[in-house]
Amino acid sequence: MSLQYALLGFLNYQPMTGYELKQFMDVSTANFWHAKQSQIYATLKKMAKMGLVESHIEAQNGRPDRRVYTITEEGRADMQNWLARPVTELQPKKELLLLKLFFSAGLDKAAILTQLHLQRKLHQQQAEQFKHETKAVIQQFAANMPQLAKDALLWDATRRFGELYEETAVRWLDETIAMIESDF
Amino acid sequence: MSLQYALLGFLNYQPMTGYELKQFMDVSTANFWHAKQSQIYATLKKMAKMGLVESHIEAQNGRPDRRVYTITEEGRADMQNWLARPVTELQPKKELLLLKLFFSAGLDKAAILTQLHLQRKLHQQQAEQFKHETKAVIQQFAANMPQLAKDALLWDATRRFGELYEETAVRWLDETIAMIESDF
DNA sequence: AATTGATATATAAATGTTTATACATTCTAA
DNA sequence: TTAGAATGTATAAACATTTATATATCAATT
Repeated sequence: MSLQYALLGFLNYQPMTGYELKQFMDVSTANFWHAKQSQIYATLKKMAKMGLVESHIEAQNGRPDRRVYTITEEGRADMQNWLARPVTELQPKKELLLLKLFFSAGLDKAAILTQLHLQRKLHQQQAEQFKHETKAVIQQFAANMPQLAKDALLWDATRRFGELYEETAVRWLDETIAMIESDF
Repeated sequence: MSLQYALLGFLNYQPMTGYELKQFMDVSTANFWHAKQSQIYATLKKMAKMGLVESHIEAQNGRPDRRVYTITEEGRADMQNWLARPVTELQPKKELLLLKLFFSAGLDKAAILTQLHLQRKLHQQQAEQFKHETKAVIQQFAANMPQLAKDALLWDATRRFGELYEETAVRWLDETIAMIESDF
């Protein structure tokens, strides 16, 4: 279960609630690892049972209590162990658009092209976001917390993958649109 | 449930058993949509209940009976409907390597570089396979069944995405390795 | 004055997916 | 000649993930 390690990774920076973990994920790892709020709460509970995290309640004025999770020594050890274990195989991907395209020979040309143009727009937008907004967020983070300079280098590497991936998707869509227009 | 449409897509070409569907998937869609044998059998059963496919038993000499599935008119309609429905959102990805890298600031340089070099080798091999073996399989298919020429164009487009994706991964790994070597 | 969005936690049910296992036969390679 | 791979179908259990729902408060907006 990899979500466990995403959560341990964040809790290794500082203690947090499930709600905060979701927010951190949404602005950082979501492009390569995401989770729903409900899954985060359920996984934290399981991790507490395994002794990887501990939690305590913090009362708040007016608002509901917060359950703050802290990583344990056992949790840190488990995380280090996971980090050191190399990824020895390629991960299988799922790409809905490719699945649809694979079986689309019966559709008419115009319908396929509409699909591809829509996708191009989406990937183009995502590419821009990685290049500008996401990049700025990481740079600001690195400037404000110089003790996390090494971390910021790695965060930016994951951002850069996203940028290259989206550019590749756009390039492939341009190629495929041209192919459909001329040969299909 | 997208697996359903992968199965309908194949059954739209010809009636098949669950075993044969698995084999077809493994040599064609597996790079962007895969499934375990057990999941295929379970999904076929559910599809039969929904009236999208029908099955009949074929006795064999020596070997166990084959349960051959055939797509129904309802199944064809469902498939066409799905094909025509555009994919209006980007699909969230999961990339285990990026998750690990994101939290790897505590690891030593050498350990990270070993990880990245291993990944580079895997992606390089996969890129070669798309460029040569996979390409040859599709070309041979297209040559043998000219009535599927349009289909083969789309199959090759999905193969080409795989090729570009793997090349991008290799390029990103080279960049990241260089960055770690100089700045980390 | 009422609605929406943000803050905050959580469960239930359904769905999707993997891993392990069982059974039975035939062909091929060590 | 014996083990393993390929052919073939299928279920159980576990694990992962999504969707829907419930509750409660505060701040800002309409």
